[in-house]
Amino acid sequence: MRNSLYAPTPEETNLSGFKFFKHLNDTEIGKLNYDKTCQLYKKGSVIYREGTRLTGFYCVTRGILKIYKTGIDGKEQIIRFVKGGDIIAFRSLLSQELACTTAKVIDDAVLCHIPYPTLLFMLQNNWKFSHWMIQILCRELREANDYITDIAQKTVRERLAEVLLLLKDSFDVDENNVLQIALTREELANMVGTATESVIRLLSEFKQDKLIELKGRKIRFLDIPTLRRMASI
Amino acid sequence: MRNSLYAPTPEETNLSGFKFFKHLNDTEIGKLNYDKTCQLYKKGSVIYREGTRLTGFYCVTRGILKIYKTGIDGKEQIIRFVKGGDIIAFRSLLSQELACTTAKVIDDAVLCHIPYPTLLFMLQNNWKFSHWMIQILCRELREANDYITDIAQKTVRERLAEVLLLLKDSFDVDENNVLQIALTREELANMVGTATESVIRLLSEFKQDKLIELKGRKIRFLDIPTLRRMASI
DNA sequence: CGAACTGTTGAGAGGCTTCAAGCCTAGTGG
DNA sequence: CCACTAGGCTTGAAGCCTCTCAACAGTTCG
Repeated sequence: MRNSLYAPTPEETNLSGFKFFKHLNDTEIGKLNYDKTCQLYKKGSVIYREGTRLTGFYCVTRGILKIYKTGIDGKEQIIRFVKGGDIIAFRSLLSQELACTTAKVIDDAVLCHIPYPTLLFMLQNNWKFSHWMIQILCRELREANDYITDIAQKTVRERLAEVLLLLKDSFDVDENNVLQIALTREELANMVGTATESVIRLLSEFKQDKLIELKGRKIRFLDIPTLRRMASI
Repeated sequence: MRNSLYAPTPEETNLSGFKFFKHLNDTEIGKLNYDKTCQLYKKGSVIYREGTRLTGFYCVTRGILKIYKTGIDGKEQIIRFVKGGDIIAFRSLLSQELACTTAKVIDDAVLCHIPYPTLLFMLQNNWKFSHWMIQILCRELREANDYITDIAQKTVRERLAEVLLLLKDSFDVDENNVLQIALTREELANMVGTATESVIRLLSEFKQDKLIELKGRKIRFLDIPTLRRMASI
């Protein structure tokens, strides 16, 4: 279900704002722009699928995607959500393994594809970029390790509280403290690693305890300190 | 409880067998040997502790260590076990963060400390090494992601079966199929992310089901296919 | 030998999952 | 414009898995 609609406007495909590229010089940025291919993808589109070979990585300039693995009997485990400014697929690309996750659009998105050779060229010729890449990988590795400890030791309640706060940090809230990403209960469950019904029950508990307010998929934070304590972070 | 006993013999501190250094030339290996500091550490020694700043990374030439994080109320979550030929501490070092894990010796070990500047020098001047580093990090990141899916979706029984097989792959078995690493029940539990009692009960179940044989801390594999099926891998 | 640690077993409690049924909401087609 | 349908959401009940607590046996080591 790959859905390309139109070639996005230049403003939508500007890569200069990406922290990821902060160590590239003008020539290199030029090459990047020359080699990139940008497209708009509608909600539901799959950018790449678990088990396939990648030809490059993607810069997300707009929209929201979920990155997930398919576990036992097809249950999806969401690894993370990505938004404009994020980079995806470089991990499997660099280790030259098959993709170990699937990336699916959940809010119409614009993505720029950068071919593998271009990335390799930058890494090989720009030590600062290469060093930056290493640092990014190391940081992600720490986050993954942190998450392992969390998920192994915390209860579902604690993990849900943590996930809500994590989403708040990544996607921010509006002036009324309403979380700026709308997920289904199932997606929340797949992130926490639990059953949909459990998420529903816990969310209503949080609501009764005046920690959050619910209106459909909109979540409004009422008492962040208590949530933070509950998540034990 | 840092325990240095004696300067180990040259054979014990030979780094040329490390896959990690396979892309270094003779000059670079020479520098490595010049800059390294090797020591023997007794069981129980802590190489580095969570939250401290690292001055370099370590090559393990002999022995076994556990790498763990301290979670809620002091419960340790074992991230992995390392043995001769493995490298530790480079993740936090490269991201220039404080150590996020603790490394403790569980079988007398010889470790060589390589200062940070030496690593940085190699990375900066040897693209092949730097690229190799990136690939290692990417692979570890995939493993971490895999583990997250596992731990989030599998039951304790499945995870224990998986951990046993994982240990078998890392530490091998002798001619009688006896696992060549002896862990306490608590360490197994801290790896699986469960209570010690649960591990004990499940191990006896495995024993009753003729999947393994137990003699103290020695574990002998009897039926690996069934274990594998049980771990759903 | 005693202390400290490790391993084992039982009982009870509680968290979480699963199954089942029904409600709500949004989108579709007549 | 409205009924209909599908998918998401909610709630209840039952039961299992796992944890915790507690008591005790076995082991190791000074």
